[in-house]
Amino acid sequence: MAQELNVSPSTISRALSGHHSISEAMKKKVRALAEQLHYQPNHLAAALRKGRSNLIGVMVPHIEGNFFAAVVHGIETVARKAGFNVMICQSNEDVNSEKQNIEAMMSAQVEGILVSLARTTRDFRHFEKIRRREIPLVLFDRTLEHVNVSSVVIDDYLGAFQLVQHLIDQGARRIAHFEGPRHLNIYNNRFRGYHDALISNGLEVDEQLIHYGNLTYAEGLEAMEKLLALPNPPDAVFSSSDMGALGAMHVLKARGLRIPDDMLLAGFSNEPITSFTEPMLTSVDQRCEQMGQAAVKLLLEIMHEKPKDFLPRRIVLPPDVLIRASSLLHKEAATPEPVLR
Amino acid sequence: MAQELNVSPSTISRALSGHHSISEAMKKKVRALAEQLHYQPNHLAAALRKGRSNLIGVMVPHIEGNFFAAVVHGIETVARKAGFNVMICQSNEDVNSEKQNIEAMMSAQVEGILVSLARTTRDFRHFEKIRRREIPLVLFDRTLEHVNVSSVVIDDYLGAFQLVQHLIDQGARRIAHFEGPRHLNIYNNRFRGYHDALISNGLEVDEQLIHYGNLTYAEGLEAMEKLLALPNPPDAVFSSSDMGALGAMHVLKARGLRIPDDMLLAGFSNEPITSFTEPMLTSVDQRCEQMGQAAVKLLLEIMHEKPKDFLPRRIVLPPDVLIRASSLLHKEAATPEPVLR
DNA sequence: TTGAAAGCGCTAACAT
DNA sequence: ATGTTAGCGCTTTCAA
Repeated sequence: MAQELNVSPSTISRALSGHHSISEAMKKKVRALAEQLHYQPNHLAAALRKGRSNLIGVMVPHIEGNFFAAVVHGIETVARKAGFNVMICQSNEDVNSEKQNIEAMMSAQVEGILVSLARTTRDFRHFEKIRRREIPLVLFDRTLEHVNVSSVVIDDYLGAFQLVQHLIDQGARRIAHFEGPRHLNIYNNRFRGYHDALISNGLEVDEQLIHYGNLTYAEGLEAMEKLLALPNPPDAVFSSSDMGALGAMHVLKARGLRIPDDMLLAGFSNEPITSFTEPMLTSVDQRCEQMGQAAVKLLLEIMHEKPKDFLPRRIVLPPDVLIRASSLLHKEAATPEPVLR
Repeated sequence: MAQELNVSPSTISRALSGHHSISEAMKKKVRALAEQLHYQPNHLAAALRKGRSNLIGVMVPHIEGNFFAAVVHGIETVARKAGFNVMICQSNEDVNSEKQNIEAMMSAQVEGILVSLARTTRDFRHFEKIRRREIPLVLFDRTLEHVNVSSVVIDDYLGAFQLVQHLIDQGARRIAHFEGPRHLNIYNNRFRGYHDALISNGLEVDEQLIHYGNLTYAEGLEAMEKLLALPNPPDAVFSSSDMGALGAMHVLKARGLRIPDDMLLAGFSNEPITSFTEPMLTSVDQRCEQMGQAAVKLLLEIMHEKPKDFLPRRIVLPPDVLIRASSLLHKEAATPEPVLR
């Protein structure tokens, strides 16, 4: 280090970190020398000494696709502003990678963890370690029901309910649904919103119209084919994912059916693509970036608390139902489109 | 630690890391105890001692949008498989954040750095520090010309050339171009490909047909309006971004012009959206994920070399020109579409 | 096969 | 306002 050129070991440390009881003259000299010698602080050593890594761990199922990328964008931005580095992991929708990644984050001494669960995650045992070590944890978007942990989600139930209500208002009476794995809150809530909207309008819930799957484009194709083959096909489709809805759209167009005239269509997530299809696809915006920001903020809050005082918190963001041409027979109700960047 | 319950400080360390000169019996006992006490290795301390952080730093302009998210996906996957954690930074297209992020990565003691440059980056001075400390560095996609550094890119020149050649083969004679900032290799090369393809076909390069900008959707709208207002408008548009092309597409449709009959249209990047527009948009695939993987592999290679032996390497991936309906008057030449996931 | 001891680079309590 | 000293948790010579 640099005490050779002047005189002092810890004065250097203090000078660099702007400690108050160091003369301005000294500070200046030290900074100048640091510059000159290309001194590079070793964050690891400081972290070890202080017991603070300044690291936040983030685990998402995957980072491709609009949603998680946007959330991570929000997370990274807020975290860095608060002086934290971000370590990214992907579970690849696999519980085992999830376990390994948790290990990796813990041994990297992260000070807090943000997670959106893998599709194959059905229980919470591998998160117990985190709780035991009292590392703050916030789940976002994909959580498990009945698990006592802080989380940030949008109101999927409400989004689905409002969307299906809209379809009914447009005259739909037999509404099909593409659903995802129900052990995940988001798909369960979207299904419940669909279900309850039907019931509260006195409509029948027909199991034949509900297709379970992974909500991919390919499965959307397949499901739509099957629906059209029914003796009494639906007059609307509400998919829990946009990709599923796009698959359905493709089949409908290929069959020469008109959207929305012959079939109303709606997805969920407001993927950018939905603004570019013809007709544009009705969907529900998930406020991705806001969700990421809210998740970090909540995490930081929890990190500043005494572990003893800790009580899990739940932030529910309002969904934003975007009515577009694919579900609009009566044009007046359309959501105004924002200008695209 | 656990030496109290048995007998030894460093034996523990050896046992846990599977050192060969430790009896199996001992190893078993230690592992059992570690499990029981919920022992959590402190990676930071190990990193400090060993002088190896097992961290790779990645800086992208932003993580939203398909391209960088997919590259990061590729990076994360390969890096983790090789036992490295990944620290993510975003420059937000800003040189100053770029500088700060470099500081952050260096003090986090990353063992290697992957960067795709911000749009505002015009020189390489802030990267000198990295070189001085002999930290392996690989640029991907966005690099600067004439800078002696390892990089992974696609052959933007070839992609653009082939694409424009295709437009000419389809009968285009006045081809407009939306270009990005030319100090960045990618936009410069796409422009050059465009330029040279025209020249080598004996066509004139008309400055009126070249629109400089940030290649956004909004600028695509604007540029297309201007082009249509020319006394002698173009018969094709090649945009260096897909979003720009989509803006153009919107204007053309709004004017009742047919694509490709009245105007051929092509973009660059193969954003997922391009498969969902009508007509589908001709574009150039950038092999995002492959690029990420190649970048990490190259970085790992460099990390395993002696700094003295180091010679910058350059990996150029072949572009993949995807001919779609937006530029196809004669249908036979279409690129076969893969099945969407 | 195991133990003893030193030290990675930094910071903070304590002393001056 | 600055110096002294100890130690964060781990690994690794060196010695036994």
